[in-house]
Amino acid sequence: MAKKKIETPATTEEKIKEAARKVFMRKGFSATRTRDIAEEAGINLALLNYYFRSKQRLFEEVMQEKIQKLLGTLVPIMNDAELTLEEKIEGIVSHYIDVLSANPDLPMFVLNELGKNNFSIVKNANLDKVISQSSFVKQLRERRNDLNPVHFIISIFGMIIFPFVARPMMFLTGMTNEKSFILLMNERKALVPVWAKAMLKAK
Amino acid sequence: MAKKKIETPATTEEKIKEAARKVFMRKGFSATRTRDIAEEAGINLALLNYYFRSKQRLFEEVMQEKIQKLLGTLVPIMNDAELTLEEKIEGIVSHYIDVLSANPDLPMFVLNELGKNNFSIVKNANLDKVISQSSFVKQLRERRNDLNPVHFIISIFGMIIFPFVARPMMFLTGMTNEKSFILLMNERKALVPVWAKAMLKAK
DNA sequence: GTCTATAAGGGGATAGAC
DNA sequence: GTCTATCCCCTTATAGAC
Repeated sequence: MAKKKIETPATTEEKIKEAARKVFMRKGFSATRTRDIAEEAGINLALLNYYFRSKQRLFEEVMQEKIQKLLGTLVPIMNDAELTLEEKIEGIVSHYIDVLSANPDLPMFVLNELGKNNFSIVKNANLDKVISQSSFVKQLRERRNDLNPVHFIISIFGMIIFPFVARPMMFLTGMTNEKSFILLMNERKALVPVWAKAMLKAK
Repeated sequence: MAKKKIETPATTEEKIKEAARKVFMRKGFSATRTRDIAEEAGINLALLNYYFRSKQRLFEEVMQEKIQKLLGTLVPIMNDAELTLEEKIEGIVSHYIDVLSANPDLPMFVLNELGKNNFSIVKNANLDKVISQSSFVKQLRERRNDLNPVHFIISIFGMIIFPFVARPMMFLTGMTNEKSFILLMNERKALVPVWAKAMLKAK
């Protein structure tokens, strides 16, 4: 039975990066001190600069990974020629709820930092063209040529991602807690596709 | 013909606060330097501490306002006894899209900072109880007793708020630009209620 | 109330020993 | 490769003149 991650290869470099992922994700770039990362990694501050030259460079490596994790898996599903529109929707919803449940802070982190600095990775990916030429959007246009696909896409992703962005607020207000949040997100795997299909038919 | 804001009463205190709103909203608490605020306000750094004691206190005043702006107008609409469920949905959508269009950074700012620190204003508001006892939720339960209202509420707000949270990313990817974003949001005032109604009927 | 000057400390980065 | 000690700039906050 194969495991996804070996026990702890944990080179020093990887220990620092892992600590950086944790601290940056929780506090964001500005509020993070390199000293926090060093402590979390159980190493000395100097080593951080030895391996990564600067806070900025370390951050960019982490950020790149996280952008990839958030956006990189989208296009393959949208272009899977085997799947109907409904199946793609189910796939996207299910996949993203799984990914985000395992990384609840991911969307807040990426979307927030993306708003503060320009990351060329995103700009150069030409996501707009890739998406608008995707099989998903073609199927969507065939089904509803009166509907701007952007509206539909934003709405589906709003239903998927927004709960995670609003999660701290939901905890604070008592609308939910850690345990029931997980249950809610699991329920949404079935619910959101049902609603998406209803939206496709609505005039 | 009455104007909403008088030209510029602009006491020094208000100039500082206005500058603080601007800078904090754009950069967040940690990345904001009091020097930035002082410069933006056209005053000296010392005056900031004279009027507000510390960066933290100034931030809390701004934050309180912003939380109020984002959450404070919700409950009145949800409890308006005159309105049907459908009318409430239309009212919420239309109201929030107007507010957020005038303050596009508001949701990212509030949700992000809320995740970093605990603001007692939010905790003490008992939003969960107020909402769950609202006329809106009662009507929702009557219509669909098989549906957890939280799912519906998250989804509607996802469709309303998520575009604003994802706005920087949408600009970066070229999915939209400042001008077409405004048009999109206006279209959504009609579209989201239509979809919400379809969701209410979907089984 | 508003300014200039400065104290006090935080935080990123490096020198240099081991 | 890893550590300790330190540099030095940046930032918040205050003292004190006007």
